[in-house]
Amino acid sequence: MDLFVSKYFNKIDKKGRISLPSSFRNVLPKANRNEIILYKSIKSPSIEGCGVGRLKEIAKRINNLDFFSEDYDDFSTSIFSEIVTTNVDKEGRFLIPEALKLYAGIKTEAAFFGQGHFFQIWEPKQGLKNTEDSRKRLLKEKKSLRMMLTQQK
Amino acid sequence: MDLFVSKYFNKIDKKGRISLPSSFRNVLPKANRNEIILYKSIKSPSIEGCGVGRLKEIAKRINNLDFFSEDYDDFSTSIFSEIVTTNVDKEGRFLIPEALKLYAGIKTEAAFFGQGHFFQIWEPKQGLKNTEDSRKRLLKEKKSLRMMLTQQK
DNA sequence: CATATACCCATTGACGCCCATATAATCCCA
DNA sequence: TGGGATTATATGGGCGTCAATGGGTATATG
Repeated sequence: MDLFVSKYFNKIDKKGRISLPSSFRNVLPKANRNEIILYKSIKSPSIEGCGVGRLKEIAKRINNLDFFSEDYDDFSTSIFSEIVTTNVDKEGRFLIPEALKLYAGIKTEAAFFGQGHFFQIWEPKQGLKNTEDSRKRLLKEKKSLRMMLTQQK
Repeated sequence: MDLFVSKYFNKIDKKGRISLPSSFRNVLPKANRNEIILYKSIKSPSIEGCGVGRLKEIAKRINNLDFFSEDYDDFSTSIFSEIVTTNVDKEGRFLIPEALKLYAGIKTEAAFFGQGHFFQIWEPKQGLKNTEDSRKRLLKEKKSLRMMLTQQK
């Protein structure tokens, strides 16, 4: 499986370390399995994360913008300066930077939610509430959900 | 990681030295890891910096502008004639030339902002404000920022 | 000779690496 | 197929190393 799926609830220890779920670690390319990138989610009080390979793709896209335009700086600043890289130790743990923990309201525990090509880290209660809420929104349009689930390739 | 990412706030000591963030040092080619180039940003009151290898890339970009346009001369002059090279000492510190500190309003502390293939140095408060401003501009077009982050190859 | 800058050494706190344990999952063989 | 044994995962903690910062002194350069 090369996608981030399922959800996990892990603890932050005294040193601030938290385990990246084992199944998530296996999604990371064997080459850079000891480094992930984190950034504030744009649309929710959560942290998003993924392997460094994804960052390189983003870099390429930005590089294709007109270098002398204002957009270039806006994207470059909002993305590169907001992204942090963190090292995953041999036990599979990493540090969530203080600023990001603050943004997501995370203290002693965090919830990991697989999102396919990336994952989200939430304060557990907020994360669960968010899952409920988004499911409710989907059910309001039952039809579209049913279609999504039953549609054959 | 071979990109300048994240942001750092470091102090300038009595001798005028400031640490180039360790993660930035690692982006510099192992060969010329003790030398960086600095120049005034054209678009903001900040200093831009990168490894010496990046010079070629800058030249290329300027070359892509229309040679007979005013822009060409302006960019060419503004950038090339303003570039200074600085040495990074064994502890990873360097001196920001007086003229550049003045241009950016930097006094006792400076903020480093990763920008992918280069980085910016700001007076901390102005730098933070700039980040906010550019994020606001982008959020007006939520779709574009989201696309940049989530688009699949 | 005077000022600026490079080199060397020191300090402090944060982080990485290593080792340890408990619980859970998997295996393997009788 | 059952049950003990092996492996993996999440978690805890010691300790050495590195990064950021401070300062003394040699050296260069005008």
